[in-house]
Amino acid sequence: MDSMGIMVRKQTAADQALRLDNQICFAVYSTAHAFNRVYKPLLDRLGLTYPQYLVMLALWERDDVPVKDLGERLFLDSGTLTPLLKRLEAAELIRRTRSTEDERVVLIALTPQGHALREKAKAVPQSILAASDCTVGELLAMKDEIVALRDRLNAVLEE
Amino acid sequence: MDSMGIMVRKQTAADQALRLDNQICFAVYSTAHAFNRVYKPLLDRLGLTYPQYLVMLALWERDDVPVKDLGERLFLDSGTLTPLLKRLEAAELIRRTRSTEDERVVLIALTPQGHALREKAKAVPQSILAASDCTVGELLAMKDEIVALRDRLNAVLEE
DNA sequence: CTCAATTGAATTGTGCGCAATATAAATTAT
DNA sequence: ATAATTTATATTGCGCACAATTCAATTGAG
Repeated sequence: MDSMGIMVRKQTAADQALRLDNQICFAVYSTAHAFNRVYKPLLDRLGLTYPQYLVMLALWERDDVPVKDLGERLFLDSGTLTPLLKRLEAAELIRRTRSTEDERVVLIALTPQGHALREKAKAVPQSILAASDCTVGELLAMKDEIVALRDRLNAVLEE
Repeated sequence: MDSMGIMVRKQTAADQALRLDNQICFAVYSTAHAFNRVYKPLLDRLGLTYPQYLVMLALWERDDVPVKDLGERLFLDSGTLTPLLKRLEAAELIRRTRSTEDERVVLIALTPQGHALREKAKAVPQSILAASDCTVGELLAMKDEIVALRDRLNAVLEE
């Protein structure tokens, strides 16, 4: 009966690992969607989707950068960024220009409207903080843990 | 000069809030993508995408359930689930049948192949644990924090 | 200098994710 | 019993995400 007892415990451990509620990946996945839904009404007022908002955040920190640079900062590739950037260009928030030094490079620069939108965006983090119902300190601590996890996962992907 | 000094500090706080590196939402967003990329090669062997894997996890816990039930457990709506479930049906992992009691309801049940896939899936959480380079305890603690955050965000959405 | 290899962006195709709408079945209110 | 409302699923359309491919520009090896 001992061997059977052991088998039962082993099976239980494997079963537990496959439970949705025990998966940190599902926790992260479903939280990302929850954030997206909380952001939506706020970003609608800015005329941005959530990924577009991330691109704008990156550009407000540093613009006049190649698509590649943006992709590295956001962990996105050209297949995602090219059409997204074309939509931001159509909205006249950015300009896309070929670099003269290296014709392969497309430089992304903010337009005056793109810069101006930053003022309206300043209200957003405050609203999110309120929705999260956490202190800034708690959120920053969690953020650091999650980023550390992300970086370890990304490290595995680079072999 | 005092009023100016205060203004500068206020601006700095708002600027900090808009920095990509300070946004927990971006941490969660980019970690979700990192998970997706780590899962991809593992799930390719099972013939599943990551969202399909989540659906299978849910069904392995309890099947013969309405689409609605699945949607509530995964925080997804019919617009996402209907086509995804049709693909799982085409792969013969599930069956979709109208309930006889309530014709509006579509019940999702696992096929024998769908049940069988669970055995192959048991290796997955182990690989993810290794990639995350954390102890089980650390991951579970983080998971609980993230889930708590998700639930607070979702609570705001229900007013 | 030349040609192969590499690089940066764009394109194509598939699969989410969700808002908005549609439709049919069930519930309720009168 | 009939009409109005609600519920469960499906459909359409748009915008990511990403793998795979293409193409032009640049770099590098001989």
